[in-house]
Amino acid sequence: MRVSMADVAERAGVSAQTVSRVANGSPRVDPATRARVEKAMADLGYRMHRAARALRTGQTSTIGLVVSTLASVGNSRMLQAISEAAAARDYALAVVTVGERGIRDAFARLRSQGVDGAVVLNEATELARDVDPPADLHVVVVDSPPDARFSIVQTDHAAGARAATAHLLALGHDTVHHLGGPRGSFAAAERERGWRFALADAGLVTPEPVRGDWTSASGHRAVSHLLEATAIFVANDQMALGALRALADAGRRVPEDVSVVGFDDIADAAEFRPPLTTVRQDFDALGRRAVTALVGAIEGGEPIAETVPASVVVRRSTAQA
Amino acid sequence: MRVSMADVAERAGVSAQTVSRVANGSPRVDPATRARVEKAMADLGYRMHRAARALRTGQTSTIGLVVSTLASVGNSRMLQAISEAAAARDYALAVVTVGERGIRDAFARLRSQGVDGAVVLNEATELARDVDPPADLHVVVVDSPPDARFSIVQTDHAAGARAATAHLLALGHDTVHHLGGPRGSFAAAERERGWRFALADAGLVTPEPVRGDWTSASGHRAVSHLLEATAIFVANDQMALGALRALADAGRRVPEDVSVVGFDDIADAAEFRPPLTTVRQDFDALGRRAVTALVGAIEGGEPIAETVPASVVVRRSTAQA
DNA sequence: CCGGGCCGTGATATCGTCAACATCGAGGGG
DNA sequence: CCCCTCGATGTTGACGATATCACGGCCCGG
Repeated sequence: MRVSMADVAERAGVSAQTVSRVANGSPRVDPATRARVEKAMADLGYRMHRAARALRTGQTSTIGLVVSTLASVGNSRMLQAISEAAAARDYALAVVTVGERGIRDAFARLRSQGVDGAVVLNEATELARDVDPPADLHVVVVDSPPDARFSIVQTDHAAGARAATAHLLALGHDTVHHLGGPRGSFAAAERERGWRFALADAGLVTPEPVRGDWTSASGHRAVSHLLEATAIFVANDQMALGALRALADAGRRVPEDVSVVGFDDIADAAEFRPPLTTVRQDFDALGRRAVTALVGAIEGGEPIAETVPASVVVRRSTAQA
Repeated sequence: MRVSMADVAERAGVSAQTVSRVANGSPRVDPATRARVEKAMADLGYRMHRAARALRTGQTSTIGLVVSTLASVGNSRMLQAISEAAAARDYALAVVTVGERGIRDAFARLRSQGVDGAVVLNEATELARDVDPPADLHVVVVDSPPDARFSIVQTDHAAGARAATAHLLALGHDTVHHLGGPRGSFAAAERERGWRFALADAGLVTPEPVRGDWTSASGHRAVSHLLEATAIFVANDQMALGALRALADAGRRVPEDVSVVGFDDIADAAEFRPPLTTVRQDFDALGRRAVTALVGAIEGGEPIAETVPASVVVRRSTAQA
């Protein structure tokens, strides 16, 4: 039924070990033998049995993805990018969601699946604080405070936020208010930091930020505290969507009365009313680099930290004060 | 280093086979022995080596997910639901995206990973037409025309679309135009069918539908052909977002001049301007049922077909004609 | 002309688990 | 009181791949 190396070996008139060497691209094989084996593999439709190899080598050629939620567009896009990058390197991708049992349990599940390493897409800074990633598991965390135990790949949230705020100030606004993400989120903290930085640069006092939970509904609610603002930097596009509606309901015109900037540049942002000026994150690059870093670590490299730039995309939600 | 059944067996003073029996819930184990083994497992932090089990049994306890894109909110939410349902049944989840190499290649990759079955989330009806799912792989397809080779789980798109259209007609509109999804999509075809059905019910001629590709940008573009309409049923919420902006730009007020209904009820739909009346799909139920059907098939059941209802959620984008 | 090293290849043992069969003891019926 | 049955447990081998060592032949330097 299933074709094993022994079957291929028999047909090619060699030993199973030689088939193994061909399958793994060992240089110590005579070209003629290699050709014969490759033909036999093709004839029989041989495919490696990953479980057998995993048992013997202890390596599964599988990377895990720990993700807290896929409700955010960013995580979904990263998942897709990671999946493609992993496939390109012939790694399988196992996805686990962080459920009620917490991130420890998620790691335990990945461990029992025998993944060689894991990418963590987790909103909370929980990992760095509470969880010792298993020492024998290579980990890459996306958007995390510095930590020597694992590699880090992140968007330059602070620089993006700073540029967004500077853009608003350059339009002549007296100050810029902030509708931030939830406490405990690294990305939210960084974006807030960038905003504060830009205001400090301009010698302005920072108004008290208002916080949401990344959802459009929370963005809507938060606006009740921001009705005096003429410029708002919102920490993500979905909250900006809710904010735009709330502002419209309150009779504030965007961009005539208030300018709004978001963060992420999700695909729909260009179709908001008005089309949203926002900060673009390169989710694809982030995902690809996470996989590169992880595979590097698995194959013996050192943990690294990488930052991907973010840039302001100007649309029609911002105007002169 | 790694804890095997033999280690647990030694500590509990039994044979490895007995540990195996405990781990697999065999009834032929003395309760006292079972307790001793369980304690030993806990003490040592034993976790099964899935690769070894897979090698022996030929089953990986892994299900695959074939997904064309995660750009659509629906697919992302289903992925999350599927991941949780799989974890609850102690199945691992391997995700592959359908890349440039097509769905055949995606199946080949899953096959080499040795998954026991796969859930297919594929926009196109390609699968049914072109691809013979490997006979030894159990498959559940979400939103597919009937096919005896695999199980099918689907939203009742037609009924949802019909209800949405009926809702608009009940408001006194003379007819309802349709901004549909792309050709080749089963869901799009079903939604269009439901819309036609409702118009036929009312004895109306069906206007020519306009098509987009599910993106908000395509929804925006399509509206140029719909400026005369007073009621539009849009095949998904993201296209509705683009349509709302295009209508506003054209000076058409929603809902005073035009009523708009979407499909999906994505989280942001309630924050569109105006909040969108739409048809709610229960993505979580869909994902859970897909896993249930797949596990059933793996464990020896017959292919099934299930339909999940969809219901109209009335918000503020629809009004009396 | 001989010894050592290298190249291509083969033989063997092993990873952790579980199916199949073997064993052992207790209890019940005749 | 013996034998049979059955329940609980142990023993053995195999799944498919590969690490490791072993082997025979060739080339080269001395």
